[in-house]
Amino acid sequence: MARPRQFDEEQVIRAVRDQFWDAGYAATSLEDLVRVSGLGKGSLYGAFGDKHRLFLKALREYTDTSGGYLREMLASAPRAVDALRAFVMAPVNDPGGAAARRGCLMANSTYELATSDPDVLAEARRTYEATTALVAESVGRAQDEGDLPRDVNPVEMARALLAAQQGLVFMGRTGLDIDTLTATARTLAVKLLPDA
Amino acid sequence: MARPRQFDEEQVIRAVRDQFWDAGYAATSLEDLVRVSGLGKGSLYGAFGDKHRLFLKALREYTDTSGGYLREMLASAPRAVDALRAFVMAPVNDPGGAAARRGCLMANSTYELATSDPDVLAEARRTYEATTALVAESVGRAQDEGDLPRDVNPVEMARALLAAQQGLVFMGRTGLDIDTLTATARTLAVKLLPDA
DNA sequence: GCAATTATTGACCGTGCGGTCCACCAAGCG
DNA sequence: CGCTTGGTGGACCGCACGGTCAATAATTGC
Repeated sequence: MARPRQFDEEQVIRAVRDQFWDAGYAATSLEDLVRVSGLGKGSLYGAFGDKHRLFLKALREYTDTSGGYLREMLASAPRAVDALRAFVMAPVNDPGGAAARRGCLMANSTYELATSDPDVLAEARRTYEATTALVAESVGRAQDEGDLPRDVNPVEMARALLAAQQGLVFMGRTGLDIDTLTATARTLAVKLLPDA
Repeated sequence: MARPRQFDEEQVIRAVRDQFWDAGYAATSLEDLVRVSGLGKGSLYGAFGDKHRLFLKALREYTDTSGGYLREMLASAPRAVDALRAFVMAPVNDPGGAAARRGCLMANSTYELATSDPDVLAEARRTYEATTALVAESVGRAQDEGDLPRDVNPVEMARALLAAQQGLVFMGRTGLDIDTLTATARTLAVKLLPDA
């Protein structure tokens, strides 16, 4: 055998992901990636391929962990409607308001690259569809539990909730302060997910 | 006096704006700008300053005309609540689905640049505040006309409607087809702006 | 029609980028 | 121990980018 890797692959991917998250794709140079990863250019290329492939790996890491959080969030509340409220409010409940500051990596990437990069567009669609399906399931449960009217089909409602959530993320990126953002989130939650 | 300009400044700004709109800031090269404007590099610099200043001018042009459309839209409907419905549905009613395809230039710019460019962030806040104020005025009118409940203050409601609209724009950028997007827009409009 | 002034053009420049390559080095095996 | 294998790091490359500049053209005032 030969010399083994001297770094933790997942740790590197997470560092790279944070860099792309903070600065975006184009604004992140290879030098930045070398700095945050602690690796040399050659090692980075040998292990992960070029900048684009590395980005896709980081993006996938993000969507995987976000998807995990989402499942957790939807499963944890005793009543499905409360889980949906938490889903809408997620951008402002994130500790430290991190989501409000740097937004959602998937959304950032969609805005920056989806029109020109088919891989990113595909990942965006994949993530969007998976999220819609998960949320729709909870909407159905909330309807079964009698907490949500049956006048809208679950998938439609899920898309509306997702749009509302992403709209909040956008408002956060305009620098809106967290209290105002929270109030807006509540307004949306109240209107879209009424008490009965 | 000396030699006069041989081009229409506004026409150039609009061409430049469309280029930034289609491709984003970083992905637009000076060569692209020279091509779409029909001017030489020197003329572009002499007339508008560097790429960043040119971008800010194009962005301002966009927000000015969008603001004009918004005023028109809000003023044209006989009942304020219908104007608000049109506001939420605007991203899908845009002829040709242009808004759904390339989104909103201000939103695109916010996502790409707001974290690193104070000028863009300032413009985003300015636009967001102006839009909120205009929409809030219509919300107040709709309440006066008895079409909207008085349980939420107009500014809060305006922010919620703006978030919903921008959420729709985001969904459009993930490549969601226009029919599905329209259905989602309707769901949001129905829930946020009920008939009575 | 000449002088003064400003727009126009495109060749040119320095820089920083993404990407490559190779000399060096650590680990396992006989 | 030395040989083989593959990881490592940084010097290096070509290129495309944003930006500059000097020669030239067009217009007006006198």
